Amino acid sequence: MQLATWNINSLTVRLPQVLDWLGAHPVDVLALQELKLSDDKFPVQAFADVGYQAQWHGQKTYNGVALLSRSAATEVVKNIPGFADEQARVLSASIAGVRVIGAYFPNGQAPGSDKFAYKMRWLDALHDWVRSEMAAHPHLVLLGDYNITFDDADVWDPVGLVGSIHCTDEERAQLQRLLDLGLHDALRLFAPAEKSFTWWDYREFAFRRNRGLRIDHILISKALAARARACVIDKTPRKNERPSDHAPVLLTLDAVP
DNA sequence: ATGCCTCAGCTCCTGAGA
Repeated sequence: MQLATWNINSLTVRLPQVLDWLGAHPVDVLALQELKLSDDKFPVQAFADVGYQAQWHGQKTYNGVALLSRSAATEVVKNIPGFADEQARVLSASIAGVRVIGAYFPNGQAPGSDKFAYKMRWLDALHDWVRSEMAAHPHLVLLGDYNITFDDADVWDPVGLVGSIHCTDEERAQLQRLLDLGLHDALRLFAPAEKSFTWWDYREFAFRRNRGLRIDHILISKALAARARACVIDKTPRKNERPSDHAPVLLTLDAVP
């Protein structure tokens, strides 16, 4: 079984690249973030034509998440129950025996800002939602654009970016709280190379210079960690002519019975 | 230079991203 996550920064612009990528990587589940389109514009038929069912939770202009899958998605939940939110950021479903939570974490803009405060409230709510979901579903994966680095190894310039957004102690403490629920950082189960990033700024040739951050993650429960066989970042789509600023992350698991 | 790209939309600029 393979699952992947990809922030595609506008599904309207990136749909051909997503279809191409699925052709080369016929994963069982692909979580998408930053659809940037309203629900009525979701290209459900284009995915059906290449063998994928879809669940989506979008809004005009900003945010928006989807789960593409080869098999049926059940128990679909949009956003975080009990957390009133105008922003479409979370989509959960059970697929092939795995509880999948796809999420587009808030950016936070800058420490001390209103958006940072919203990010912290949202992270509190997510934590409680994931905890309850883990109690009900031992085989659980939380994947998406976290907009948080685990530590300095995830940062191209940890000295220059110390304390900046995605790198603050407060954000990293929230990420640690998710791990403390019993989740495991799938990429680091497999000793990734140094400077393994998932996002690079569009400016200043950041990708070519590998000036990036690792902010897209796949966290898996203990039962799934025992079945994990590989986790990789696919930098290939970042080399496309009109790329997303994020690269997909891909997890391979032994099948869940 | 709180900019440098890219995207959406109240589109010839601004807000937001990270």
